[in-house]
Amino acid sequence: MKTVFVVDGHALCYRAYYAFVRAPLTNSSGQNTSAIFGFARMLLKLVQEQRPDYLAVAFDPPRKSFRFQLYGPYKANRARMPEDLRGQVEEIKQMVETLGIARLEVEGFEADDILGTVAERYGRGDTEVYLVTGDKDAYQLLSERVKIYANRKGVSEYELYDVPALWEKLGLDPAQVIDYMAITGDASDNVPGVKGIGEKGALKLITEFGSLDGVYRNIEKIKGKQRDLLLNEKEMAYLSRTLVTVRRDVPMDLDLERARVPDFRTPEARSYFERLEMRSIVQEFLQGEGDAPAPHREKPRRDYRTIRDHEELRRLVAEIRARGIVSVDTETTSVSPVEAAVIGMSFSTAEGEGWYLPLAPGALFRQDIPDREGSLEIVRPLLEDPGVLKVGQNIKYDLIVLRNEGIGMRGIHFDTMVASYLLTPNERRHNMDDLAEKYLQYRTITFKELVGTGKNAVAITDVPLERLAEYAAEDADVTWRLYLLFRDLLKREELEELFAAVEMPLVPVLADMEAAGVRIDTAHFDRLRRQNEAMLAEAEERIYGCAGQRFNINSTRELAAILFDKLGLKRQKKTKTGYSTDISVLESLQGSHEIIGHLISYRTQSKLKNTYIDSLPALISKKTGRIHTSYNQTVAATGRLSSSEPNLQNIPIRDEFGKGIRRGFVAQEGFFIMSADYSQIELRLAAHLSGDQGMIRAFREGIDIHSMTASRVFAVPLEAVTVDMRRQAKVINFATIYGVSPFGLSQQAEIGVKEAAEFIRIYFETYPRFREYVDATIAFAREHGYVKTMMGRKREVPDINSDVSFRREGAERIAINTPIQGTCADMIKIAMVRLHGALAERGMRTRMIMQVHDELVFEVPGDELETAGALVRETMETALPLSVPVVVDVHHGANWEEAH
DNA sequence: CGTGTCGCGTAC
DNA sequence: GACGTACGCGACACGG
Repeated sequence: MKTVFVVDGHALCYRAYYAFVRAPLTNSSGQNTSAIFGFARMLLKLVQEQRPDYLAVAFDPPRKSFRFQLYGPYKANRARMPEDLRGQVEEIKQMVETLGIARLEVEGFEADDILGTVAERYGRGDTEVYLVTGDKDAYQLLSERVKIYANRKGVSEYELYDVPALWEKLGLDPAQVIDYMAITGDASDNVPGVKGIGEKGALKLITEFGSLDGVYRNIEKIKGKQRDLLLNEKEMAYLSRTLVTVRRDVPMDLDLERARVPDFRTPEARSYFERLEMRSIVQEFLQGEGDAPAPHREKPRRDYRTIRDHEELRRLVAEIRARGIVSVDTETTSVSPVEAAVIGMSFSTAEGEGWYLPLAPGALFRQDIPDREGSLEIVRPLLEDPGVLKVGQNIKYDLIVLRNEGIGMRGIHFDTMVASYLLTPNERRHNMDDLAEKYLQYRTITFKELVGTGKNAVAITDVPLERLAEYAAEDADVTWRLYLLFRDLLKREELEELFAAVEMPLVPVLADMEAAGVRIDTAHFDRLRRQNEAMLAEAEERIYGCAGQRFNINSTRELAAILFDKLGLKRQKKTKTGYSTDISVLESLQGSHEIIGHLISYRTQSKLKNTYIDSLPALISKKTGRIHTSYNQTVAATGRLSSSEPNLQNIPIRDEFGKGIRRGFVAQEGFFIMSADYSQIELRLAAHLSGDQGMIRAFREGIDIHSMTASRVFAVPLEAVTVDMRRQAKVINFATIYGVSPFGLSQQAEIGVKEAAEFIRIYFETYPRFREYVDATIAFAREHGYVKTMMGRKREVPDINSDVSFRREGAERIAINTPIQGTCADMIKIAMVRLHGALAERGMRTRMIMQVHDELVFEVPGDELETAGALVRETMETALPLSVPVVVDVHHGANWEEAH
């Protein structure tokens, strides 16, 4: 499929201009360059991400279009183009020329009509046309081969719109959009439509009668006012219809080949943008030359083979050894690696090549396969050789699975899933099928396609060998091809070191932690459950008593009905679907009715029961008697790990009930739980990253930072800071690193918005360099579109230049928080890798078993407590050198709670 | 009966 | 909407 992108240049100019209207960009002589910069960035990003084969930019003509002759007031509501945008439009046209992009402009017709004509001429057969416009007129042009690419979310985010999306949104066919708009009119172009009938009315009419003609044919069936309006405005409706109809017959010569997308990375383009003082454009889009991958790769040749005997396997092993690097994938019986049994392995060392080694008993396939044990012994030395580098997709999984088979894979070199995560941490999907589609324009055989769906699904062990081999070899092949691509992309993005020195070495560490698991005390949980169930039952009965009826307390809707309708308590916050009953609402109602206290108790206890007391013991592995979480390395956009099944990173700690749960996390006989956590690490990082002298001095001199803040905010000497002042200051300190807003702080600190704003003002006055740092970070994000951590971890902040304020402000908070939270993640990851190595090197029996963002938990034999404690402290404190002291608190005990 | 979304609540 | 990052529960709506 070939793709043609046509951009509505006029609209894009406006959008780019207004994206920066609050803080316009200027060149050194003070001229506004917002539109030029924004336009260039949007266009080049579009090309980079979408890799169109053909691209053209359409502009409105200098003189008025034919529509003005039809209807005098057409676009009469439009303000004149701002003076400082007018000049930029000329420059933008020049830019389009300089970049060698086809520019379309036809006397008498608008850019929209040009889009329509291109769609009409080329949107068929094996060519897809993408209309880049935010104008809803364009919906009428949609077809199977014509789609809309709307840059509606900020300046660099696009949204795809097609026929099904239109159908879903309005329930209309593209052609009906014209009739629909004939009635509603188009406020932005001053097209009147039928005054008095709005979107809902128009939608109903068109849906019922199919078209504007249909409406007038059936005018007798329409009642009352609507009918009068339609009859009175009939002429206007048909005129509007003509005005909103996008023309598809604009007379113009367009040789498609003239619109072929060139490689922009030319010296001319670079010097052009240098002249415009737009270095970041050069940096981001115009570096290097000529090595651009073809927009659409040819289907690679495929040579997938199944290994039939040990002789063949030995030849393959020798070949892989000679290459020194191979992609590996395992086929197994379960998604859970601890449960999984290996039924086959695949390998690839070149694009389009793949080998499948069947390992499941032949009987299952009704086909002969080489002897399993023999095969494993042939591949074992290869897999265990650290000199033969292994490439995989989610290779932690294969590592654990192979360990179950008694094979300790080494030379873990490249995980394509982790690479994808570093390249696009905001993306939530890094699975191979999506990566192949996105980066290789290639659709893989999916697992579902392999085994079937619903009741037709078969076990993987019942898939015919040939099909399984094809599937498995393809996975190894695709992994290899992604590896080649990501290797270069990581280099280009300067993410190599983070990848090679931190993220990849972390993979086996996480595998070991997951395999080690953690012991929980079932008798303790049984005791907790008895207490918990008693309290729950008590609270439940009292709630029913207070309410005068039984109801589902867990249903927020039913609960809201009882509280606000039946008992007449005061409504507070609204949610999307009704009135909120969350904890802040309940707390403010405390005292106004007896039911509230029981509800809070019920909520607390039922949360503990469902999420911890009942679930954790159920997750104990039969095999090991311990709990094995999964640490996910590719989920949290800041670089943090996440934990699931169970999530061991949100075990309660704050109140006494919570602590009870932590007491259930215990060590095996003869061992202790040892916990090491970074003290106030995010605030220390804020001090280091900003270089604020006040903050730095506080940490260097060992002054409590919350008291320090309190002393300044409340204008009292350090000695006079009360417990309450410190508590408030602590909230302010934390709010700051999340990117504070007066409203947010007022909620959190339970103070007025004005007071919160005043606190923030004083806070920034107290720590002036921190303020500068915040401003500089946001400015960096605006210019480059991303922020980064100390280790160079990057995260895009697409909404940073959004003209929608709440999006932009959200992006600013992300820009502030990510470098701090992400550097903390860098730091603890480095410590984990080094510690894992150091413990192994010393032959110690201490095992790392949990990570909770700024805390590491170990299981330590009694005789290693001292050495392990010292080693852990030293390694964690020196992971990343900061300009402030890094302090790690280390404690141990019989359980996790005692170890704090 | 499975799937997706919402409100809520736990952690750092 | 509403200070950052996660995971997971029960309720509920939806669609077969």
